[in-house]
Amino acid sequence: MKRNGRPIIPKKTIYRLSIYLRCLARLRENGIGTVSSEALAKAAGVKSTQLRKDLAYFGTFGTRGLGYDVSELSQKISGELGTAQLQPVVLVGVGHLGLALLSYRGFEKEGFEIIAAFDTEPNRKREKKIAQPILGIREMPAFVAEHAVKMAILSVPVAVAQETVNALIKSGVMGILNFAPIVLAVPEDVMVNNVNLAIELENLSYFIQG
Amino acid sequence: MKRNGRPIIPKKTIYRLSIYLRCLARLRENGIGTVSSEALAKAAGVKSTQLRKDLAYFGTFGTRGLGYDVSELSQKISGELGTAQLQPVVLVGVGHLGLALLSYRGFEKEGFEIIAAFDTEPNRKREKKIAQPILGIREMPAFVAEHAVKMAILSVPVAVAQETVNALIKSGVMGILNFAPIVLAVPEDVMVNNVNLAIELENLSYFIQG
DNA sequence: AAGTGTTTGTGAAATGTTTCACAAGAAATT
DNA sequence: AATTTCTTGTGAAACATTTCACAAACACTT
Ligand SMILES: NC(=O)c1ccc[n+]([C@@H]2O[C@H](COP(=O)([O-])OP(=O)(O)OC[C@H]3O[C@@H](n4cnc5c(N)ncnc54)[C@H](O)[C@@H]3O)[C@@H](O)[C@H]2O)c1
Ligand SMILES: NC(=O)c1ccc[n+]([C@@H]2O[C@H](COP(=O)([O-])OP(=O)(O)OC[C@H]3O[C@@H](n4cnc5c(N)ncnc54)[C@H](O)[C@@H]3O)[C@@H](O)[C@H]2O)c1
Repeated sequence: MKRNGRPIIPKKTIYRLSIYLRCLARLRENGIGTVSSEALAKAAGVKSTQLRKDLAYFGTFGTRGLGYDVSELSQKISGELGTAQLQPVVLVGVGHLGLALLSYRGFEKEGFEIIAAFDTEPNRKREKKIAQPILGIREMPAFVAEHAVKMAILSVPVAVAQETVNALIKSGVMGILNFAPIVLAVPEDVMVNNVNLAIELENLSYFIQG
Repeated sequence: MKRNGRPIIPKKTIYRLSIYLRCLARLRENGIGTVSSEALAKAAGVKSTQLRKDLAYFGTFGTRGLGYDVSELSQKISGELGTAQLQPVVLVGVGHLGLALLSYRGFEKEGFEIIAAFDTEPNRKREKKIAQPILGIREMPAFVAEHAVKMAILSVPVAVAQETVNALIKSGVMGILNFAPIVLAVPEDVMVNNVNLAIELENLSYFIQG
């Protein structure tokens, strides 16, 4: 199926590309140069036909009888996902959760950098020493515009989540990773990914009881 | 579609039930007694036909011309999801992230209680005062078995995630909420829900660039 | 250089999910 | 009591995703 030249790619395929990318990174660390769809699929926890179908949306870069070049495939997937170069991200709401995220050193490796955080109380004493600047929420619009930030992590209380997101969008943010347990209203061209831990637990609860 | 008496319910339907439940909770807080599929669907960010189809998997509890009774529907959904009574959960790995999760007071309201946490260094000085006991990882098997814990939150480093999950499963855990960015290998009857923030960001990255 | 074995890429089929269209049931109104 | 209005519940259709089955392409061996 196609629309304006490019095939329409299932959302789940995009998620799986990220998983493949991580599996490929491990292979590369172990000095492995080529991998078959069978082996990579197993590492990723999917069927090999699905992996091949997923990759086929973007072109053909395997070698029949041999498999895929690990480096080449990594690069290709990175390029498609838009993480080939480091993406600037801001975080809003430096509380319990925000602080944990800020002190996580794993994002850089994956192509993202939290370049600043914003809070209504930027100067409140916090337990941890953080590398990134914590600024007042009023400085957010100018900062986001100036640094052309397109993505934000939202870890503010539920009560202010919608207004905060409105402000972020107004400043030019197009993608939001939301931790507040609320359905945010956003324009069509803005994307929200929700991380709701209670829902994940509830989901587990359902499937383990049935 | 049916298998052994009960209809097969789409995975996504289960996720949406959780969302409906939260919207219903808000309605109840606002003293609203009945709600139409149209209104509830809007609050949940889905189409009303989808909401009705989702509910239809479990029976028929609406009143035509009127809508659904908020309390009754809440109870019914809670019952289906298995969160009608408080579920005990344990957390393994009390680091940056684990500590943030432990100090979060939102889970009880949603039907879950983290009753204990485990770490290789339970006595390390931590910044926050936590209500739950932090125990040595060696005490985990006995504790989990004794309290019939079926769900665990995993926030240990990647390097020890697989062995930790093996131990949890051995002790009787059936559902795991995993924060370590790795594909865990588990038996068929055990369920893993992964929360991978880098993948969520990557996903945003793809959709906002295209 | 020919033959053998392996693995990709891909239409077609199967399966799964969402949306449509509308009959049927209940409340509200006259 | 009859009529109108509203809203649910549900087969059928449309759409989306996964799996199957196998031809085509390449590597490796002899
Ligand atoms: N902590 C967790 O483990 C956890 C788990 C699931 C969901 N959540 C959700 O994540 C969000 C944050 O949780 P938390 O535990 O870190 O809460 P928190 O109260 O510790 O932190 C919230 C932070 O947001 C800041 N803030 C408040 N209003 C603001 C505004 N208008 N603009 C900018 N900053 C503002 C506060 O100063 C505070 O630092 C909440 O919506 C919560 O429901 C948290
Ligand atoms: N912090 C974040 O924001 C964040 C974001 C995304 C993913 N993650 C992932 O979550 C996990 C935890 O991250 P973190 O930042 O809290 O790490 P952390 O190093 O701060 O915490 C890990 C904790 O696990 C404990 N631990 C180590 N081995 C253990 C074992 N065998 N049994 C029990 N406990 C053990 C350590 O003592 C430590 O307290 C990691 O896998 C990380 O990749 C974290």
